[in-house]
Amino acid sequence: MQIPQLEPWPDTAEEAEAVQDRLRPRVELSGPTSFALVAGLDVHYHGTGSGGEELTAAVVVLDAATLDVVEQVAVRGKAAFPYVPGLFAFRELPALAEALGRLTVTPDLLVCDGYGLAHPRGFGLACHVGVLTGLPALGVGKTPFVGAHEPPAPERGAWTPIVHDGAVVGRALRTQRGVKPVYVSQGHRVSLDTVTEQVLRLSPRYRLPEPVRRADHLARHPVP
DNA sequence: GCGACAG
DNA sequence: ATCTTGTCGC
Repeated sequence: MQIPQLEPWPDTAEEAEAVQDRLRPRVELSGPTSFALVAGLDVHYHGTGSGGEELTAAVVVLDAATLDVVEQVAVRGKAAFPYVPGLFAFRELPALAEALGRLTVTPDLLVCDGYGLAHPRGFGLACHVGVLTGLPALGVGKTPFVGAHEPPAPERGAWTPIVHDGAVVGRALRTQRGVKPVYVSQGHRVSLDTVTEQVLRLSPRYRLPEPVRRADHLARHPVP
């Protein structure tokens, strides 16, 4: 698929935050409610410990109806920014963009490993990827980040709102009975209800949605 | 002011 | 994210 040119990459936290603030108004909070092709995005780090620079970015496209793999791409690269909570996207975006660019099909929804609107400046990785590609995107986090929430009921499908600065920015969603919830939020061109519905539908068996699990596996075990 | 802080 | 064994459960 075709992806827009990445702008000059920020060198400092101040520049990165300015980019987020400038792109933030481009986020759209409504859009399609069904999707034929769904892509999972993930990055695996390998190299120098906590200062690890080497990474592998993976994108796996699934048929949303059957959850069969349609196409997968893995690319090696380097982290493009130091790890700073809230500026996470600047680490992996270049590598993810290159992987997306090598796809021969265009996904209808991007499922990102991280947050979207539930972010200190309301512009997490899922928003950033969505705005850059113009595609609907959502974020799935494994641990709480910003905001407050109550634990959802133990049954699959139960959820509670995540409230930050007086606004609902996401949901803690139970994808499997008795298993820790995941934290979902809008990225781009999707409603929060659609985000919830899609993540639940894409997680028939495990805690994390199938596209993200597939991408995680590919990033860890690329086929040379 | 201090601590906490997606991956 | 990663460093790491065994253990419990399906």
